[in-house]
Amino acid sequence: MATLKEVAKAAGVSTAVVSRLLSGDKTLRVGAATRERILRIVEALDYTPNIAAQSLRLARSRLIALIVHNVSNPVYAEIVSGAEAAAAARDSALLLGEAASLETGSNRLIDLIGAGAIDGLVLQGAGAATDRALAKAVRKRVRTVMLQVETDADSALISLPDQDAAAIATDHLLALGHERIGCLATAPGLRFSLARVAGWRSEMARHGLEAPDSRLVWAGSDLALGRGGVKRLIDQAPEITGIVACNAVAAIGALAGLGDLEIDVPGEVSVIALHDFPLADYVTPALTTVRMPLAEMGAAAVNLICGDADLAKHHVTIDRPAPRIILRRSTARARG
Amino acid sequence: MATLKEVAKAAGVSTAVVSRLLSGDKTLRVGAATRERILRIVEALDYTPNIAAQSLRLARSRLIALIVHNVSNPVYAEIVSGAEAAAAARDSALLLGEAASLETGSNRLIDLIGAGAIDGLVLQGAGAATDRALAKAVRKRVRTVMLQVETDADSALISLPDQDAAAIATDHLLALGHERIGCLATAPGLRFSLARVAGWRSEMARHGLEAPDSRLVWAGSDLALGRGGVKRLIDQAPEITGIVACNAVAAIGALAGLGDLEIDVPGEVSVIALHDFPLADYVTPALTTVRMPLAEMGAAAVNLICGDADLAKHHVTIDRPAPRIILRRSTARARG
DNA sequence: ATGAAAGCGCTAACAG
DNA sequence: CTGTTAGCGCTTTCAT
Repeated sequence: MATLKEVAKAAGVSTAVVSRLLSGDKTLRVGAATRERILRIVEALDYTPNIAAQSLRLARSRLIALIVHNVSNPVYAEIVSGAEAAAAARDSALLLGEAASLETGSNRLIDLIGAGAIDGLVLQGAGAATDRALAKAVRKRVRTVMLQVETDADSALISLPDQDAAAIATDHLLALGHERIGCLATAPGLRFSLARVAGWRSEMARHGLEAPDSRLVWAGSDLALGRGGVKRLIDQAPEITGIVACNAVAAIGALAGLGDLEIDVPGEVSVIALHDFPLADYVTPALTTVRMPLAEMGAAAVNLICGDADLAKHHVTIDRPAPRIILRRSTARARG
Repeated sequence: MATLKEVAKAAGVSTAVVSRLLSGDKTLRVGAATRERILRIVEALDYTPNIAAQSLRLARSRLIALIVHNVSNPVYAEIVSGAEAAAAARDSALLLGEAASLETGSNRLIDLIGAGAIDGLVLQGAGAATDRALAKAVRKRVRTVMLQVETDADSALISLPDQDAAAIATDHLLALGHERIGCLATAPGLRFSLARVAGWRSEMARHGLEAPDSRLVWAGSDLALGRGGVKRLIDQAPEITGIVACNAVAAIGALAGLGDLEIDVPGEVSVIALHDFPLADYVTPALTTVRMPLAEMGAAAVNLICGDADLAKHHVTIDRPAPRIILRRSTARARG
């Protein structure tokens, strides 16, 4: 592996010239012949700067860490995808961590964070791994942005238009003539969960309709929780004819749960969900959703880190593109 | 950010002692009092070694890069998940790259590879980004392992028991009394695609049945290709009563394609697919699959890199756990 | 039982 | 126009 020194020697110049030439230093004045020669040698020796030395010197690594709950969840995968693309566009690389594997013992990624070896950290909120990473990051003043769940730290918070999206979903059901609408919520206590429920509640209220607690169930964001949750919901509120599901993966679980109960969708109950992903079009009935800018959220997080905005108390909502309904088959006009 | 030097000064010892103490050097003999004092200071100053300096010195980074086509594909997501977990267990961190974002121009991840700044590289085969990464890796002698598709480089190849799995799938259909069985294959020309088709062919042959080219369609690994592919297949071979789909995502597309054609599954045609993921249980009809060790493949790749086996011409097949049928509703006994 | 010092490869300030 | 030099923070050998 060729070093700067070797290149310099071979070209008969000093390392400084080569370094500045290669990094495109404007103030460097070098003869065309010398420049040519150096470049040729760089090529011939297949020289590439040593990254460790470079980041040691520059005190930055162009490495960004992203910690998510679980890549296999299609909703989270889309966030990862957006973040990765943005990182690439910003000429940074993405370190990926999944919550589960970070919980235990020593971990290189957590160490990197703790050592301030990364330029920024993006955390999908809530969870022990997250907290641990966050604690380390805060101590080392690593630029951190939280997705969807705030903390008391100096980190930025990026959220989705949760309340709007839930209102849009509710409104869709309302427009179809439904009046008794339940809400299958995500995990209790989290900012985005509350916002979505608030969207449902306020839209119901705006139409002078009830949104009692009996028509609300806190579930989660996976298939099993959706399946179980919807059964509790139907049990508590058998009168409902429409459901706003706060997470599309859970909604697919809910479709199955309703199937278990022999309730026809959308014949007896309409279901609309927040978030969208390709497979939502391939379940039966195809799931009507409200698409939210997930990839954009991942990208925005990375861009925020790469920018130089002060992250403390910085709170952005990603509203472009705006949430929009993807009309499919799981919602229908209310009967009678 | 505290440095070694600061810790050493505060403890009134040299940096060497602190360094060796912290890295658990067995040959170091320190007085218990000194040791205590140093440790306390490390704690108080919240010292963590500078990673860049460390990797500069040690010439290794405990960073492993993984390049996949697309994290949003649930099959690939599972590979990523397995790799991430293994990396964490090996105290390494995972750099994730998606093919699409690596195609264009300069890219940090590709640079890191080209600079030999990572300890290893795992590549999901076939694609321009892959080739570029590979070329760089080869030049810098980065330990590389290919997933599913071989190259002529000095990299290891990890594959799945593709042929077996396809044979198991075919056999399942055969056992249900199907005799005219088609194959919806993945992208043409790739090792694993060929192996799966070979599994179908050989199992048919073993039972003295035909597997003509008219009953084979090369499609791909996503929803749209599966949907389109199955229509071509039915068009070419309307007589088939069973389909071995070489990829479960494509198979879900195929289910939709068969729906478009108003062909009942499994009433008229049974479908069994290779690979499994949670949502396969939630489509209609729930997809019968042959599960393959995807996460294990990702993990094996990372473990291979972390180990010290010679990777040249190293070819392993991940056969634990062995492929096994997940029986659901998309396959049924042949009529008559 | 502990310290001094040489580098790892690079960049940037300064000096010609 | 180009070279010298002083570190960045760490590990490790060799002295003491």
